[in-house]
Amino acid sequence: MDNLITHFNQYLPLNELEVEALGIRVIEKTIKRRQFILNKGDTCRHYSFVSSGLLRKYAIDKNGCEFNIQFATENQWIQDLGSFNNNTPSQFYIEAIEPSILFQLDKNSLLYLLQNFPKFDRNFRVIMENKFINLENRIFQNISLSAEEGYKKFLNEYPELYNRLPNTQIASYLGITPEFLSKVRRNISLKD
Amino acid sequence: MDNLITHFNQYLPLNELEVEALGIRVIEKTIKRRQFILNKGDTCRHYSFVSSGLLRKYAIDKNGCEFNIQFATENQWIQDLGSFNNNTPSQFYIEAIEPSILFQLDKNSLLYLLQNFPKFDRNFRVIMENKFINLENRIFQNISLSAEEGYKKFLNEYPELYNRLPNTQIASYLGITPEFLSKVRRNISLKD
DNA sequence: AATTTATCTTAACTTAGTTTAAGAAAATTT
DNA sequence: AAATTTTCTTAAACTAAGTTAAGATAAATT
Repeated sequence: MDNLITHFNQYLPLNELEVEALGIRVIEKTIKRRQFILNKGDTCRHYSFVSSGLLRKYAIDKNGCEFNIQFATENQWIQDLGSFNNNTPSQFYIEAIEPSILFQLDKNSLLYLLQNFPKFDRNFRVIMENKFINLENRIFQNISLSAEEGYKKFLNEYPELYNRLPNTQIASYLGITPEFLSKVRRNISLKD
Repeated sequence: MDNLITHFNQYLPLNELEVEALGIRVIEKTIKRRQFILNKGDTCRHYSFVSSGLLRKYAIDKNGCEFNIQFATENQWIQDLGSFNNNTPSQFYIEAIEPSILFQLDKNSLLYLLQNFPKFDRNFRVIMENKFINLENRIFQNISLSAEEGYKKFLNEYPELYNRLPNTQIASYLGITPEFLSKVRRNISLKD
């Protein structure tokens, strides 16, 4: 559970009491490649912190095409917050791309921590703010950049993901077809 | 300041102490149409709560095109969170589309409230979460929907904005040109 | 009320991205 | 190691969206 503690310590560091309260509530979960921790239609019951591995959250549009909303690697949180908060059926799937180890908090545990230790409110607020800032940048990039520019930016921003993801997953994150990404990549390589 | 109080009361209601602490720190600001409360390159110094009116946050890409990142109407917050939190130059502009009345909190005031009343951590956490959920949906729509579908969805989700915004602002939010939006609108009206 | 400025539409043309299909290369599973 | 499945590439035909330019409408300012 070390990297979860370290993660929180980046913000307002936890004291012993808080570490203990967290430790007895967190559940470690090992999942295999291709395993789903959330299916469309189900209610999201856990916050999941990725200790190791790689997952993706995606949705399927009315034509059956998948679109990646988020990748989560080491030390990142992944969940469907809307579904979790409102107990509503999720529109998303969350699937492991690599075998992964998660630390999960269910709703009761999270509420307990939030209600008894204000520091968790603080820390999750700041964590959320950072995720929000990233998403706003992504929106801007998405509406303003061409496919080629967006792909280059992705490689620049997430170089470690390039080796871990098939291009088809990157295409789905950018909102373009794999065939067109192939064309884009060919174009880029011709330029050099 | 009533609607700011009401806004917070939707989450964890404020007690008298908290209302007072908030009240003496909030600054009311009246701004005219076309007035900017944030310019690119400046550091964002305030959280702004829209009491009345309408503002937009936008960025300009390398070709000089504007892209709307957010509209904020009555009872919504608007700021550049990245710039505010990290004291870094903003990449965004925030401009009033209608004459507006804002309630602003500067950094010291906000920090005071957060440090002395944990409820503000809680409330801003939940406010942030809701904004995050909306943004994730917007990302999904943006990468999965055609311009026509996106425009219809926008009208459905924000019917009150339709009468208050020129189409060119909606186009900029959707990430399409005003000319193409015109074409889309004509297409829609021909179908009925 | 008159003037200026911003917005909306149309059309012809160009470009970016999609679709379909098929084969090659790589990675996973057996 | 062989078989299967997934991923990647290419190409031709197509469609969605952008560009440029110009005139029409509407809204804001003086």
